[in-house]
Amino acid sequence: MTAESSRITARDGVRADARRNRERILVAARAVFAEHGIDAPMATVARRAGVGVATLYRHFPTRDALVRGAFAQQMETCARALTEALAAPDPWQGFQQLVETVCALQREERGFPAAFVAAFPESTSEHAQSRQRAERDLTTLVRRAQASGALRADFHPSDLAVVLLAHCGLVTALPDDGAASQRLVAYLLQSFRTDTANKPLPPPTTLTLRSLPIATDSTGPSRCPDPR
Amino acid sequence: MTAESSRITARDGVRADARRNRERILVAARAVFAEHGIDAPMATVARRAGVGVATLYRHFPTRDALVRGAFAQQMETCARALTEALAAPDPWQGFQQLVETVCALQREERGFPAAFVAAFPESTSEHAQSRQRAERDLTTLVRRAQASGALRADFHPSDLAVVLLAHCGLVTALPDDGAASQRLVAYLLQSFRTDTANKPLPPPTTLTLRSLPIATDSTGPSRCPDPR
DNA sequence: TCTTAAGCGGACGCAATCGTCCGTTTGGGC
DNA sequence: GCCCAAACGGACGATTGCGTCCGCTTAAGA
Repeated sequence: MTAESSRITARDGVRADARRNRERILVAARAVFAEHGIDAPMATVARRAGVGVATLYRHFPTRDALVRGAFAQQMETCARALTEALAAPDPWQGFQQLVETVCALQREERGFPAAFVAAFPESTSEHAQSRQRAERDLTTLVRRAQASGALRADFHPSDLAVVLLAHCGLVTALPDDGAASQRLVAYLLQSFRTDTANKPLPPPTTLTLRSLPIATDSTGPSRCPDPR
Repeated sequence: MTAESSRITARDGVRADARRNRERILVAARAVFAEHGIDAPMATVARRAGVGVATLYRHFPTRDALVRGAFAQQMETCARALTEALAAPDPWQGFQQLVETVCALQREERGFPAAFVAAFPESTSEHAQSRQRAERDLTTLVRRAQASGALRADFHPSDLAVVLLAHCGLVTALPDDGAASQRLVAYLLQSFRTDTANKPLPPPTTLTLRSLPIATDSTGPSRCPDPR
């Protein structure tokens, strides 16, 4: 989105320590969000970053701003993936790549899924238009894949949201090695194709129904009593 | 599970008002959990039930106990669905029915999905064995469906957990009319069949990517500022 | 009706998190 | 090296949720 976020060089009228702290905070936020979910206390992020709470709040006035800042890079990766998908020679390949890339991102960067879901309703001025563009591109991608005959005709662009949200839920619920996630993606992609040739799936989860490390709240791997 | 919960008759050594309050609390809990997620304050449940907090805690010492109590009926329905699925004449039909029943339950009883996920790791004495039995039955169901030739051979019983958790995530993220949920279930069921005849799907979600009423936390439909 | 113990409810103490205020430190221009 | 505005950090008051304690109420048996 905004290209400035990668300008870590110098002259932008911001003092060096401020810029340094901002980066530290973002790194810390990603780590903490991954460990305890995006509802983790702001103070925890601050401590992890080695800064005071006031500094944290100065850079990111709300938790929302922090979350958005922390995962801006991932969001950008998603946008890039979409562009690349549209550029792919084979429409189906592009479609598949997009789904797999975004899902891989969701499963690798813990905390991102929650942020991803939480970010949906946001209708900020700038983001609104980029979202609109994304939506248009997605529709194009779908139509192209359908025209090529590989994607079933009754697939609806909104189904992509369904897939992404369901996948979010899955990886949020069980932060395992990703076997379950890959399994789900493979199943879904197969059902989207017109010629479902029952291609081989990634190996199933080894987990039994009991032995799932799941917590009540958002992302945290377990009810840990605050490791302060 | 425990059959006593449905014994609302009389003689069980419990005073009438106590029994009445217990029921009121359960009703209130389901309502509140549906509205604000299972992390809603205990006091809110108490107020809704028209009882004091102490009474709430007396009946359900922990939030976990309350959640379990509130959705015991739904859990039982799940168990019954499994039994019925095994009794179905056509193995595939049974398999399909099970998935659809459980998913329908998840989408209809708001708050239940979160409870469902949260309940997984629990290894209580009594529940442990009933879970084990459920697991065995599920495996049987899968094997039978595979033997009949309708269910793909590489389907693994753990895939059922994958489906259920993903579906939980979806309905939790967007508490809409259920179109998305039905869509997902249909896609998945199709990819599980050996002869994927591209049968018609339920209609797609009408939602666009922006316009999703999603909150950061568990189940609540929106960031509502406490309607106390 | 009387008795009594089970049941009730709200006030209270405790803990966690939020977000701000304000005195102190420091980067970087001169 | 000096200066000052920008940046920092921690203490603090406010808010919210938890779970218990204790005096009052009431169901139900005699």
